[in-house]
Amino acid sequence: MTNIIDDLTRIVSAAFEECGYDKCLGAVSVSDRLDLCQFQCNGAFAGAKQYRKAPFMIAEEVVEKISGNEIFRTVEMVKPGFINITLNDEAILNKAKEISSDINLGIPQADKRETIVLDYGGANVAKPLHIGHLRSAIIGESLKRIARAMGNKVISDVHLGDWGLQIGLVIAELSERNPDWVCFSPDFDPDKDKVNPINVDELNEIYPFASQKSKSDEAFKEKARAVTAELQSGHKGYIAVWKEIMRVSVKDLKENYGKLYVDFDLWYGESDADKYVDELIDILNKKGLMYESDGAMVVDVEEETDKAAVPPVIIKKSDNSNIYATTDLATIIQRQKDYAPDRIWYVVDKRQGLHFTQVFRCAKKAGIIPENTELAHLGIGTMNGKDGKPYKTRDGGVMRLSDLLDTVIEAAYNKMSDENFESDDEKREAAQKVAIAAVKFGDLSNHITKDYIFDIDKFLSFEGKTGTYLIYTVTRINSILRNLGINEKEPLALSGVYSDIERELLLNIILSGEAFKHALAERAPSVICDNAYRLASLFSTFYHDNHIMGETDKEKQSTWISLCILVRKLLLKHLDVLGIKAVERM
RNA sequence: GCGCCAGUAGCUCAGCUGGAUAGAGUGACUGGCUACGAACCAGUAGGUCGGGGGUUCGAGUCCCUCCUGGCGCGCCA
Repeated sequence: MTNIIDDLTRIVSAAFEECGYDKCLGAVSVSDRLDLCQFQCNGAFAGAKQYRKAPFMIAEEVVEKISGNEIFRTVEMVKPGFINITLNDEAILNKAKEISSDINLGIPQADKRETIVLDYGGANVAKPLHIGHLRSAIIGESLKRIARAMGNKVISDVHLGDWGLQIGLVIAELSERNPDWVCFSPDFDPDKDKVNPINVDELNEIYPFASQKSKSDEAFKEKARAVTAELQSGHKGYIAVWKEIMRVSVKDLKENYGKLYVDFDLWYGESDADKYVDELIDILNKKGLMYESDGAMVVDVEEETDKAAVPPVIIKKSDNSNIYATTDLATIIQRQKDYAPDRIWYVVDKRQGLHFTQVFRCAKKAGIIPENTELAHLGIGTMNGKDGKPYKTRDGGVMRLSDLLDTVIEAAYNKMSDENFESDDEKREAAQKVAIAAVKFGDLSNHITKDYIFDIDKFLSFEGKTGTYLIYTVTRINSILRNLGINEKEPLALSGVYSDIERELLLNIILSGEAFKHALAERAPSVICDNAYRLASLFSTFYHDNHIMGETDKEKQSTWISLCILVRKLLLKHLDVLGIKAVERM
């Protein structure tokens, strides 16, 4: 199906053309003066410059051409040259009906199905998820769902940090704590010897400890570097303990991501790209791009238009071990071979911008990815505390993601009353979903690139523009449908528009597809959040003003019920792409 | 030092390629539960859009400049 903005743009563009003007002037947008009209076209202003004619004259000509169209209630020129359009109710209702019977609920589908690789894990092995991981996880998950909802093929990859210095730090520390472990013995044999099991809690504690230690203990830092280099060159004992770390850590990570309804198609890590490193080096050498500098092997990526110096990418460190640029480049080779994607998106902290600039340039220069494949770093902002600095717990540490979730779940549980539920299990489950909704919406409603203030009290209040509000709106609709014994599969009967608020609500419904379009183009889940909130908010007003169950006019009542069903479906769709689950009651 | 990003209501933030009266949430104040769920709804107050220039019929939006803050700038990720 077509969306209303496109329909209107087509009509107005044709009119511009008929009048002898550039049809591109006919772009129609939602009115920003809803008191005057529903839609507007400002093309006459641009046309005025182009054709040296007063804008109101152009607008008048265009209005003349389209005013006969029966879908308009009014089309008028307003000085100095606005074209104001208002649809008649029938046209709005027809569009709403189309949406209700469309399998995609009016969400525009891509003309060309694209393959997008989405890299949004950023989790490190041996490092528990903390609230710093929250953003990339849920933003990436949402972008994945938005792109899929619009008909694209998306492959998500957690891309674990499992091959760099951080893992060397962990192994080095383990070897100091457990020198007697068989895997640290020189005659370790992976076929015969069994690795000592590692406990997940110890693992989660050991990385911060080792990381801290390396800052003050130069010898230890050296050791960690050496371990990293040896691991990467295939040291049997280190590989064995690394595998054990991976096993324990990945299980823990899957559980934690699962709590957020975040899942990945691929659980690859930097280590999986290792087998492409030789190929990478080979290509770089053949093209003569790589040279030695201060003991490291580097590739220049400067461009003439650079305003500031862009340092070369380091491919091999001076100890011959790999750095994250190496694995990122090798991963691009891997992704190109496996999927030949149209786009690769990295949902990663924006502070890594320079790194990605270097990697992307190097990838294009080396030709490991086609020129027209988009490589984009969707840099995300930092979560700050109320003091404007990166969020810390009261004791100065980082807050574990699971602790945050538990706190919010507990608060949600306490807020709900028992009589709404059939069992405590149901209540527990609902509390979980409400909490996730609160946390996710709280994050996703912010612009992805912006730093934002993390305020736990805001999550716990469950009031205002929140995920809770959206779910709550759904439960109110559920309640009506339940009380009336309505099967939501019943065909909709939208017979008329009985109040202004319904008209506004219907307009928002038929414009929701635009929000999806915008959200994907801007890679901005916050656009979906805004639209969902507006939808819920308009429904709440409608709900408050009209008593659906008590309505005696049957035609009116069934229209309202249909509206409830449609809003519910659409809200659920919005929630779905945000990665939020609704509940039957709360 | 160089570069990037930001500065909009008390607070947290929207504002699409420049367009008609700059919007939400929250906080403050006021009103609304003997009607479908008040985690809600309605209303009031609150803004020289960091300062100053400029381009334009028109600037929160574009250009210049200054101020303030954040971040980045070769062997961490």
